[in-house]
Amino acid sequence: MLTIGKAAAQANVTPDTLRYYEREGLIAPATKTGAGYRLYDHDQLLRLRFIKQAQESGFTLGEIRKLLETRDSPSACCGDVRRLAVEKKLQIEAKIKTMRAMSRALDGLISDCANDAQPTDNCPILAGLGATAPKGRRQAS
Amino acid sequence: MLTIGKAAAQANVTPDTLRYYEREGLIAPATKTGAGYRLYDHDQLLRLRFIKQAQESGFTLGEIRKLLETRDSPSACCGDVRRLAVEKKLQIEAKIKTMRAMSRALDGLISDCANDAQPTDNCPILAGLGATAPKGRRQAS
DNA sequence: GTTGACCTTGGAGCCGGCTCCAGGGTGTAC
DNA sequence: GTACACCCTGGAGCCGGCTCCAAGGTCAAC
Repeated sequence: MLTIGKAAAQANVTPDTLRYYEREGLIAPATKTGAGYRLYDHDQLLRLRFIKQAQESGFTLGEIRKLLETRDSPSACCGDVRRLAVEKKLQIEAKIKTMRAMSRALDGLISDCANDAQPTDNCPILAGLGATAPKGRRQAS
Repeated sequence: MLTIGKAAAQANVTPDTLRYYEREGLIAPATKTGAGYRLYDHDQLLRLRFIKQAQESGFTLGEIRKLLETRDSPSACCGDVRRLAVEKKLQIEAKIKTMRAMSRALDGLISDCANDAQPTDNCPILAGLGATAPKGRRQAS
C-alpha cells in the first residue's frame, strides 16, 4: 500500500494529478487510513498505467473514463472497445491530415522565400499569407 | 467603411472575435465614429485575412502578432519572417510525428482485436493498454 | 416617435488537463 | 518534544481562442 506521493512517483505523475483523476472519476484509492490518507495498491498502479497509456494513444480523460467503464462493465464486449479505438484513430488521422496541410502551406511559403535580407515589404511569405502593406507603406498591388 | 458586424461577416468571424483580436493587439479599426462605433476599411479586411491564413498555417495568435509586428517594422527583413515559418514547420512536423505514433499504437491494438463479442476480460485492446481486471474480476495474469 | 437591429463596455464562462495555494492535520526521525 | 516531510480539503489560476451576457447607447425605417 502506497501513499499518494509514492504512488504518484511510481506512475511519474504528481499527487495533484492523481487527486485530479479521482475527482474526474478515473481512479480511486484502494482505501483510506483513519486520518484520511489515500492508499493505493498494485491494481491502482496498473489502472494508472492504463490511463497513461491510453493518453499516449490519444484518448482524452473523458474517453479514458468511458474505456474504463466499459472495461468494468460485465455486459460490455470487446467490440465496444474496438469501436472506440477505431473512432479515435479516425480522429487522429483527420488531425494529421490537417497538420500536413499546414506543413505543406508553410513549405510553399518558405521555398518561395530566399533567406536574404530584403525588407519585409517584398517578403513572399508575408505576401503568401495575404499581406498587403499597412497604412502608408509602399506596396506591390 | 464597414461597421464591426459587416467586417466580421466579410471575414467569416463574429464581432466578438474581432473585438477579441483587438484586445490581443492584432488588429484595430481604421477609425471610430463619434458614438464609438468601430469602422473598418479595406486594409483591415486584408489584415484580417492575413490573420486567418496564418492561423490556417498553424500559427497561434501570439505568433501572428509577432508576424504582424515584424511586417510592420521598417527594420525587419524577410529572413526574420522565414525563420518564424521554419520554426513553425518544425513544430508541426514534431506534432505530426507524435500523432503518427498514436495512430500506429492504435493500429496495433485494433488489429489484435477481432471484432467479436467476447467479454472485455479478454479484450486485447484493453490488455494492450495495460489493463488488468479491477477488483474481484477474473484475470489472465 | 417608436420599433428593432445594430453597436458599446466590462466581465464571466467554456474546453482539457493540470498546477498551485493556504490553512490545517499526521507521521517519523532524532 | 520538536522538526520536517508528508498528507488533507477546497478553491483559484493557467493556457488559447473564443463565446456569451447584461445593461445601456445609436441609427435607419416606417
